[in-house]
Amino acid sequence: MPAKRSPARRPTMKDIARRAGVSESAVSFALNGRPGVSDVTRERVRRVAEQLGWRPSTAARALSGEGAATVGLVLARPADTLGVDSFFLQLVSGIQEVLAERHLGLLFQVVEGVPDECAVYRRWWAEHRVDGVLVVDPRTDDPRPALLDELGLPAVVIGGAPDERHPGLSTVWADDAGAMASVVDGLYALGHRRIVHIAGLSGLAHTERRIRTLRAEARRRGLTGVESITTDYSDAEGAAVTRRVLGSAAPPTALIYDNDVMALAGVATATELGFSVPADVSVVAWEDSALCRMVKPWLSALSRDSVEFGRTAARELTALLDGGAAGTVRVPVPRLIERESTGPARGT
Amino acid sequence: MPAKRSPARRPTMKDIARRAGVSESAVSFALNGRPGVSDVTRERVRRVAEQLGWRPSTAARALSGEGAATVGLVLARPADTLGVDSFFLQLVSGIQEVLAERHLGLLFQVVEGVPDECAVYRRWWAEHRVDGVLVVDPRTDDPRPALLDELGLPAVVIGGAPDERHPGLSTVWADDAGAMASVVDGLYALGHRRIVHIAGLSGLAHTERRIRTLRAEARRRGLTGVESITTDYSDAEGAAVTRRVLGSAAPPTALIYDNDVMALAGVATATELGFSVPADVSVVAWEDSALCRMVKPWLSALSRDSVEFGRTAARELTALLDGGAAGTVRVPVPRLIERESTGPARGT
DNA sequence: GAAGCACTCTAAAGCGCTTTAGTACCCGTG
DNA sequence: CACGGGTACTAAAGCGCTTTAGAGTGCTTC
Repeated sequence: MPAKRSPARRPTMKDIARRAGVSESAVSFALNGRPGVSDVTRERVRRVAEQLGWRPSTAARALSGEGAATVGLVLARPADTLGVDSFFLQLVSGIQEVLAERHLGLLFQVVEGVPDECAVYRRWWAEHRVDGVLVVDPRTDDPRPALLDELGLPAVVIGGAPDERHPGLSTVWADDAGAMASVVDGLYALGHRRIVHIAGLSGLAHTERRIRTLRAEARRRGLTGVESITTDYSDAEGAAVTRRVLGSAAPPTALIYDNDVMALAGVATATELGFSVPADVSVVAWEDSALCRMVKPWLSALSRDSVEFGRTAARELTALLDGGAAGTVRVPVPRLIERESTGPARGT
Repeated sequence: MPAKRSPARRPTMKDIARRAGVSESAVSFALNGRPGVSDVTRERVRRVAEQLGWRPSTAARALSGEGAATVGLVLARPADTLGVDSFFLQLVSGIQEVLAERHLGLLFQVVEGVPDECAVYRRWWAEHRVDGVLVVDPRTDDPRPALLDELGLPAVVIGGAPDERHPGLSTVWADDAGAMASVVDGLYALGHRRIVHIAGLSGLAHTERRIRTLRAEARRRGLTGVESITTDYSDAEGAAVTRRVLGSAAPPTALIYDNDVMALAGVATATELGFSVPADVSVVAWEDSALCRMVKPWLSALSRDSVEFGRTAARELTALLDGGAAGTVRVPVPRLIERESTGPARGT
């Protein structure tokens, strides 16, 4: 028979009440800063609680209507595309910073796709597990805002454009359109006329925003050799698309990759095909990371502060949980860090 | 005044009881597969529950002693070293797979260091938040096992060698020593005699295991130009150490990096210094990832299945939660994938 | 033909907290 | 001196579930 552990017992409010010689309700009032107890009693109770190492049971709190002191985050990505992206862990660590201050837990789940994600929200809601959620990777025709509205689950959408159809949701986003415009500006100024955008997952809101903006910028300037090609963000597809476009009759002179991993793969592929970066083709990565300074040539990249992005999102959510109104926050436009992978177009 | 949402009400067991015309206790028995109700009643109750979309409130469950249906994972790493590592997200996604099957939640927290981590465990325990935890990055002189033992919190240590002082904890680990020995074997056979190991964080159990093994292997073969240098896993330190050792009087002919990011930085640095890989210096990365195939030369790397590692750990934890005995599981030894960054030592 | 039993079900307590309603007391007022 | 009104506190209900102790059937059994 396995030796039974003797788990230390958790102190409860009843213990405090007994030690302090007051009723449980008095303890509750005292510890929650509510009126109804004198200052000296409050102090005494607080001391006893501290001394006993008491912490409120979230279960009991949640049950008596106080909420679960937890927010949820679900990542809908296939397991194998997860590892490479530095963005998420940074985002999460920013989120954590803010949540930790308020002793809010982060319930985390990774699933295969959006339908699964919706199921998770429903389950979390029914199980009383979370007080609110952070939604990432918003999409065009996204079912999630409507669902969260229906459930009455406070939520902030990270990376989506504000959506007036769901006024209950907050939004935190970066102006991809502005960033894309500035990148095109820069490349145009360097003489680039044929530009290919190796985009991320089709259907993601920010992917579509970038694609739309690129198209608009091209039209405005009368450029015809400009296109966007969507991928799954993997190095494999990044390489494959690069190979294809560089092998065409009139290859582009500039490539914009929607993440750092694809950009890296793209440079490797270009080099392999005999293209020199940036002499023959310029490369811009949309997402800066250590990776960009780990290969030669160093990659020019759009840099944003993902940790701060996470902090902002978490702050919005806590505001919502405190009963604040939903709002929209725009974080600074990603800034283009020019390194070695961009240069004047050949022949200018 | 902000429009109040009309949150859908969650169905409770009372609702089911009413609809099914039985008592709440009968519902509880029926839904939990306990004896005490007839099969036809059980079926009826189940149907009503399903129809109502009922899910047990974890708060209520936890309160009545059933546990929180949640396990915890805390990552003690400074925020900025987090993003680069592909290992964790893969581990987490493996963990999730197993937990999701059983509707267990994963409470996730990132903190600055081990003391904070201990505080989090205490808090989680006092708040009744988790039923068990997964501990990563075990260290030499690690305070965590003792703490978890004291709290009676089921735990599985990921990556540590089994520790007989805390029989309550399970362990899942890979045989770093064996892997290191095989790498040295391979390099030795290729003629390498001066080998530098750019190790990870000093104090981590697996770092120390690798270092010890390397030293033993060197001694066994009478090699003197062999050493380990610990780093913080960052590309910056990887590059710095590489620069230093390659600049020495008798530079090593083989470098073993404890992660993929440093290996990449190392190759870049070596190339910059005029060393050709693998002609002048061979490079092995301890951790395979897409990165290793994204630079030329492709990196030879020790590969393990991190997702499966996570699954195994999660399975051990659920076994523990089910009342099983603590155990030790050894996952397969990482395998060396030989690509282009390793070759015969110059002059052999 | 009453005792015993197995079976299905109900009542009620309890988990740790919050909150409402209520009690006891003290103070100043007219 | 009775009254109103505040302050400091307690009692008790309730959140949604589990679980123990019974209660009420219909069957066997000697």
